[in-house]
Amino acid sequence: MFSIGQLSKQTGVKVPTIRYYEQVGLLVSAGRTEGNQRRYDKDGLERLGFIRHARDLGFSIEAITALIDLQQHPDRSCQQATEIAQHQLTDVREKLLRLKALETELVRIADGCDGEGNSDNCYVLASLADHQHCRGEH
Amino acid sequence: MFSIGQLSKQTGVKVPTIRYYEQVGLLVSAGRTEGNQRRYDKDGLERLGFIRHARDLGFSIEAITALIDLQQHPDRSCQQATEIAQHQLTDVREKLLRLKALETELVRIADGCDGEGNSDNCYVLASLADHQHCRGEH
DNA sequence: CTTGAAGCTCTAGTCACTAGAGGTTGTAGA
DNA sequence: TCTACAACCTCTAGTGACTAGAGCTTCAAG
Repeated sequence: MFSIGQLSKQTGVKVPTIRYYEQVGLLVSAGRTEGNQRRYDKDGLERLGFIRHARDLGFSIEAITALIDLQQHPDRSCQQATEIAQHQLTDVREKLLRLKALETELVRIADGCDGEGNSDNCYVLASLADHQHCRGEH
Repeated sequence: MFSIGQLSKQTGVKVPTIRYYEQVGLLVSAGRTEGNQRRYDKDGLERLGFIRHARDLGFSIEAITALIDLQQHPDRSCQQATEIAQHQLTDVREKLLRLKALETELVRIADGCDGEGNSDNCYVLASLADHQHCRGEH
């Protein structure tokens, strides 16, 4: 049996975050000692590991809730889990595209200036003021 | 002179967002009609355009406040503006790296499953449960 | 002069935590 | 067995950048 602090150390999830996960229903309410402190078993450890991993991969709390739900109903099709993962992948790819465009634009802006003028003729400020300067869309 | 709605249409920034920008000090308080409605001139339009563009590039409100501050003090060095932009670029590049790693991992997870099993032997769920499956770090 | 779209302020909600106050419990050492 | 104190508890509020809604007022066209 682990205390919340031990669970925290083993998973790398902060103590208040674990309590938060319980509050929003991601983690099932833990058992308590007589003095009302949470105690976890191996099962709780694994569940939190799952959540941690999924959060690291950018899944929303909502998506993780759905995944855990699927886990607990082995009769349901695995297809739904795959769909959630595919959706997350699409999401990540969209963000990647957007960030790549931002990078291009920022390189143009940030490297276009030698930093030696004053802000009256600053290339950075001028670029931000005038969208026309941009090559791409955003 | 524009109303807040006209300003919104011209810049693509939503009306409540314009009010929010004023509230947090990003936009100087607009002049008002006798009936207390905001009125903007060309200057306000340009300032909002600047903010919009910078937000689109992912600059924080704080960073934009600093940039506007620099704009209003033409005696100050342009170097600070360049530094802010460089910082933003570094930030974007970090996010890009992270997202690329996520993409790789998600491709492995989401495409590794044919979606035809049940959640008992689902590759997606197994991968999320066990960090060992991962090739990279995250 | 009427009507209704657009404006106003203020409060609260979003997501996923994080911080802090103020009190209680568990456990190691004396 | 006692004591000290780290770790725990609950509750509220704050973060960033908005967004939504209630309830009211003003503007401008017909």
